[in-house]
Amino acid sequence: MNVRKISDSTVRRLSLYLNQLRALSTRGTELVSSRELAEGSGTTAAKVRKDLSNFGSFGKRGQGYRVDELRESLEQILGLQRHWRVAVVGAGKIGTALLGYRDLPVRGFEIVAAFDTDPDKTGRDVFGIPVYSVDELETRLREDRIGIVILATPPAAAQEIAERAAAAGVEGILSFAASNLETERAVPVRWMDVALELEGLSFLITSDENGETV
Amino acid sequence: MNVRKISDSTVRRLSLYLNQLRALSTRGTELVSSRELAEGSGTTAAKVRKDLSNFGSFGKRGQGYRVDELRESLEQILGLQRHWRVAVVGAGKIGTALLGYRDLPVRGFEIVAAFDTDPDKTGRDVFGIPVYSVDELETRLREDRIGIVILATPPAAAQEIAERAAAAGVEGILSFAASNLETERAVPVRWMDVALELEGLSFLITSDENGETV
DNA sequence: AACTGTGAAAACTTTCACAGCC
DNA sequence: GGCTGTGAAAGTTTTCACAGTT
Repeated sequence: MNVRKISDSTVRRLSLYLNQLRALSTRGTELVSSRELAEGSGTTAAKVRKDLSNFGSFGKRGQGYRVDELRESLEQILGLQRHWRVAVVGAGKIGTALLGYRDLPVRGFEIVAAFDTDPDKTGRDVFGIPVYSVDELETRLREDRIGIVILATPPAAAQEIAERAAAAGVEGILSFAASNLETERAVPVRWMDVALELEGLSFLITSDENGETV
Repeated sequence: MNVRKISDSTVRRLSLYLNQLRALSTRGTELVSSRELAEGSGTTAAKVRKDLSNFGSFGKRGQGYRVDELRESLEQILGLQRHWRVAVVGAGKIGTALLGYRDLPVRGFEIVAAFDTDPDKTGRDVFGIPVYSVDELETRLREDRIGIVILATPPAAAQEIAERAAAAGVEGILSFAASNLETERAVPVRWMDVALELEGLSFLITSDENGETV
């Protein structure tokens, strides 16, 4: 395999291919070509082949890729043979929405704990997931062997929780708080920000109007 | 100015700079350097300067950038002098969380309508926002002069709603449904997918473990 | 002295095009 | 004939480094 540096955009596309392969697998399709994978994920056949060639050669010339084989390889590559245990910090609107989100377990991410500071929210289950006090963060993260923490706290609290989660051995952080995060121990962080995506659309729309080459 | 093709990653960073400038502005800071902007948004000073140079020259050599001036320029560039009217389709968990999300109006995106198919959900307000039947989609989008639609429907419904919204003149779409979307009229689309971001983290964590150069 | 704006170089990503295999 | 895997070419983004300005 001999993997060196894989770009973020490649990884993102691998996820898209995987999604499609899972759908094809359910439908019982056995073979798929790079062109078909490309069409279904808004990219090009050459990119599909180059993306995959980073990790080995999975297809048969003249035929395409065996759906189930490639699905398994991609799950392997993305680290999804492992069953991920996830915690959500912040049981506000977004946090709670995530707790009830059916897509996550289907895709291999089980939310097993939530945390909040508000005593009205803690000590009970939401969608079957226990909500603990943030005081118990380190203990529970360790006991529940949490791999990834999703931050859905107010921005002001995000930095502190990120540090504590990283120190407690969490392996990755997904943050809904816009602010930059620093952790003592290096932990991969990704951000999701609805307003930022809307700003991106606003830019595209605005520059389209002004007749730019987009 | 003579803008040609601005990359997605540049636009994304412009948003990050803007966030920071707004915070600095509130604190009354008058000047900021490319290095400071870079630190606060996890990038490099050279990138900040190159990003901005796509649109003109906003700084003073030897000093840096005037916070309020640059903030206004970026708002202008991103198309945020305009007040965006947004609708959410799908009043499930994510849709509802968005309706109550305080950050959006602060950043210039006002949610003015929501839609759902479930008669139990329609006809009332959620967080002060009226929830209409999807039957009224086209009418309301036009009457309420909606610029951007956020899709928070089940994946199966996303394609149809996207087509109808595009046909009704909506200018941009932000989709929480993982599926690829096709619209008759070309409309910019962006995707947000929690599971995809988690998969990206899973990849980083897994390849770190195997001692790859990341 | 501090810091921008920008050409030029380096690094990276995408596209092309085709040999090789089914 | 159809399709992969891949080197080489084209295109894009990032980094470097420095002249120019306050």
